[in-house]
Amino acid sequence: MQPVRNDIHNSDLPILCQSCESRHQGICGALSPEQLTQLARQTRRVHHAAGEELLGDAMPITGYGNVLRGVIKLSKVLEDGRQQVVGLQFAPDLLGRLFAKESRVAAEAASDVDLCMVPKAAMENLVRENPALEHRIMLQTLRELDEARDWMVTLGRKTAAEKVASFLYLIASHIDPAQGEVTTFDLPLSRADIGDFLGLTIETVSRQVSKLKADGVIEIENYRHVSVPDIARLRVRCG
Amino acid sequence: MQPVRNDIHNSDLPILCQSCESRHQGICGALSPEQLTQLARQTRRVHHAAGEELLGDAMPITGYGNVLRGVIKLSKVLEDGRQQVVGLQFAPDLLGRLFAKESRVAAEAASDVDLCMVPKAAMENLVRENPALEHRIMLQTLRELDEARDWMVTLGRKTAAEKVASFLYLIASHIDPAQGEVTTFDLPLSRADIGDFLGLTIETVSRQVSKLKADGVIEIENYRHVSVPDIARLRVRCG
DNA sequence: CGGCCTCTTGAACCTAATCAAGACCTGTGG
DNA sequence: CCACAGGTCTTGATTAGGTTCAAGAGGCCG
Repeated sequence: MQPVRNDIHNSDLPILCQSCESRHQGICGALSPEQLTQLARQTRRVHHAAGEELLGDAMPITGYGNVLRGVIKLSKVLEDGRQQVVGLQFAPDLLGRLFAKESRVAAEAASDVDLCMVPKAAMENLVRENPALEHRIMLQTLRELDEARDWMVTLGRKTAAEKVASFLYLIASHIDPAQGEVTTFDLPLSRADIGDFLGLTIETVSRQVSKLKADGVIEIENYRHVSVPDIARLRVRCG
Repeated sequence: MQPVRNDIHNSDLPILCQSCESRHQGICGALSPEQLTQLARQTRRVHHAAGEELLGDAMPITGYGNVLRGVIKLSKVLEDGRQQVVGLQFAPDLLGRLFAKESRVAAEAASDVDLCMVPKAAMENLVRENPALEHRIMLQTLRELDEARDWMVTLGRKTAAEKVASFLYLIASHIDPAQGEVTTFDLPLSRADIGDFLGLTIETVSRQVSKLKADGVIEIENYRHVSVPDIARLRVRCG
C-alpha cells in the first residue's frame, strides 16, 4: 500500500480528488485547488459494469468522463457489421472529444469502470478560462494520436503472432496507471474484442495465445488471468 | 482561375499570405494581421522535390511547416524494415508536432511540395501568447486522430479491393484543398507507397487497381493519372 | 444437472503474399 | 534516330497465413 501522496493544500482539496490519479498525470493537474473545489461540486462519480455502452457513434456528447478505474473500448463499425476497436482508454484518460457536438466513435466499458463525470458546459467553460487545461488535453490528444499510429503499424504490417504479442504487451504496460509494466494481470477484453482490436478472428487470437503459452512466454489461468515471467521475451515477439 | 479572396485589411497582409489557403482553413486564420505580418518576417517558403526526406523518425524538430501545395507522407518502420504509412498531409495542414523535442514519425515529400517554414521558437512563442492558435492546432490534431482511427478500420477490417477503393476515394476527396471531391487527379504515391499505406504488397495494389479499371469504376493514363466518371460507384466499393 | 456462454482445437478453403517474367516509360549515349 | 539500361508497373503461377466451418471442452448460473 502506498500512502496518499501529499502536496501543498492537499487538505483543501475535495475528498474525492485527494487520492485521484487524474490530479497527478491526468488533466486535473492543470487546475488550482480553488478551481478543483468549484469543479468538484458539478462532478459525480459513476460506475459502469463491463459491457455497458457509454457513448454511441454519432451520439450527442453530454459530458466528459475522467477514467478512474478500468478500461474503456473505443470502436467503429462498418455498415455490414464488421467492427474495429480503434483505441483503449485507461486511467487517467479523459473520455469525450472536446467541443465536439457528437462522438465519432462508440465507447463501451470493457471491464468494470469508475468514471468522474463532468457536465459538458462546465468542462468547456473551464477550458475557456484556463488555457493550461486545454494544453493538458492537447497533450493527451497527441498521445492518443501516437498510439493510434503505432497501432496502424501493428494492423498493417505485423503477423497474427506479432499482433497478439503486441496486444498483451500493451495491456501489461497500461493496465496499472500507477506502475509501469506489470507481470501479472487480468485481460480486460474478451477474445472477440481482442480480435476486433487486432483485425483478426476469435479463432486466430485463440490459437496464437495458445502458442505463446506452449512456448512458455505467458501463463494463463481461467482464460483471462495472464502472467508474464519474462517481459523481455514477450517484447521481442512484438516484431 | 479564381480571384484572390478579399477580406478586411487584405491589403495590409504580407504578399505571400494574401492568397494562402492556410489563412482560411489552416492555422494562420487564428492570427491578427499584425501577428501575421510579424510572423511573416521569420518564415521562408521552401520547395522539396518528390522523394525528399523532410523529417526522420526520432529526429529533432527544428521548425514547423505549413503545407502550401503537394502531399506529405508520414510513416513508421519496424526494425526489420517493414514500413507503414500512418498518414498523409495535404494543404493547409501543419507539419511538425507542437512542443515535441523530436518527431515520432518520418515525413517525406510524396509529390513535389511547397512549405511555409516557421522556426520552432517563433511558433511556440506565438502559441504561448495566443491560445486561439493552440486551439486551431488542437482542432487539426483531433482531425488527424479521427483520420487515423478511420484508417485503422480500413487496415483491420477491409478486403484488398475495399482498401484500394478507400485509398482512391481518400485522394479524390483531399487532393484539392479548395474544392472537395474531385473527379480527375494524379496519384501522389507510387504503388509501393500505396501498398505501405494499405498494408498490402505492390502486386496486390496493382491487381486491384486493374480490376477497378476493368470494371469501369476508374480510368487510368500513364499509371498515375486517374479519372473517376462516377464517384458514387467508387464510394460503394469502400465497404 | 442442464443450458448457455466463451474459448479451444481441427480440417478445408480462400485471400493475399511470394516468386517470377515480361511490359511500359524515361533518360542516356552512340 | 535507335539501342539499351534502369526504373515502375502489370500479370501469371504457386504458396502460405489466416478465415471459415465444425465440433467439442471448460466455466458459470439457474
